[in-house]
Amino acid sequence: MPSKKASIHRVFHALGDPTRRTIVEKLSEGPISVSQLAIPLAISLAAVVQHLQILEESGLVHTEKTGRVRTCRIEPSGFSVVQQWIDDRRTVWEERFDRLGDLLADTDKP
Amino acid sequence: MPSKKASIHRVFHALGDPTRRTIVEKLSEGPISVSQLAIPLAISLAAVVQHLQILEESGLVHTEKTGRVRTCRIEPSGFSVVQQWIDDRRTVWEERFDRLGDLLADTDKP
DNA sequence: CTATTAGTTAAGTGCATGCTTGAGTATCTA
DNA sequence: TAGATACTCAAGCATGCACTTAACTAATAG
Repeated sequence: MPSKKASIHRVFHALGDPTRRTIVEKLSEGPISVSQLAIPLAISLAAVVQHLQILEESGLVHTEKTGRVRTCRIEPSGFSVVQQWIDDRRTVWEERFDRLGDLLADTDKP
Repeated sequence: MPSKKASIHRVFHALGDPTRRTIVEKLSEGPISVSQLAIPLAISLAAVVQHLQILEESGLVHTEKTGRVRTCRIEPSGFSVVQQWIDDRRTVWEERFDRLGDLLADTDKP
C-alpha cells in the first residue's frame, strides 16, 4: 500500500497550484475533454496535460481515453484525504478543548 | 475586504508544503514557542520563522509575542476555508448526481 | 553590567516547478 | 488517401521558493 503520508503530500501539493484548482473547479461542473479544459486557461495544451498528470497521480481526477479524446472527471474520493487530515487535527483541538473544560471545572473545587 | 480567491490561494499554498503541514500537526497538539517548534524540524530557526509568517498570513496559525518568546497556536477558523472550498465543489457533484438520477428515471418512461 | 536566550531581518544560493516550443503518434473526417 | 484533430513526449528556460548564513535587536539570567 502506498504510504498515507505520501498520498497526503500528493493531494495537498496538487491543490497548492492555482491553475490546478481552476481545473478542479471546471471539472466539478462535469466531465470534459483535455482541449475543452485548456480553452479558458490561457496556457498551452501541453501544460494542461502536465497538470492533469499531477492531478491524476494525486487521485483527485480520473481520466480515460476513448479514440483520440481523453475525458477528464473528478474523483470525489480523492478529496476525502484532505477532509480526513483536517478532521484528524480537529479531533486533537477538541480533545484539548475538553481538557480546558476540565481545568476550568477544577478551579471551582480546589 | 481581501478577496476570497486570494485567501483560498494563501491557505492552499500554505498547506502545500510538507514542513508547514508538520508545523500545523505539531501545533494541533497545543500552543508552543518558535524554538520548541524548530527542534524536531531539522531546519534553521530562521526557516521556521519564514514558514510561520506564511502560515499566519494564511490565517491557519496565530502567534503572539510575550517578552522575547513568541507563542504559536492553531487558528481553527482558518481551516474552514479549505472545507468550504471542497464543500462548494461537492455540491456541484451532488447536483450532477441528482440530474443523473433524473436521466435514469426518464429512461423508464420514454 | 555581561552573557545568554529568543527571535528578527536581509541577502544570497540552488533546486523544484510551471510553462513553452517543437516534433511525433494515433484517430477521425472529407 | 490526405488533411485535420486531439493529444503525447522531450528538452530547455526562467522564475519562485525553501533554506542557509550572518549580523542585529530585545528580553532575561547570573
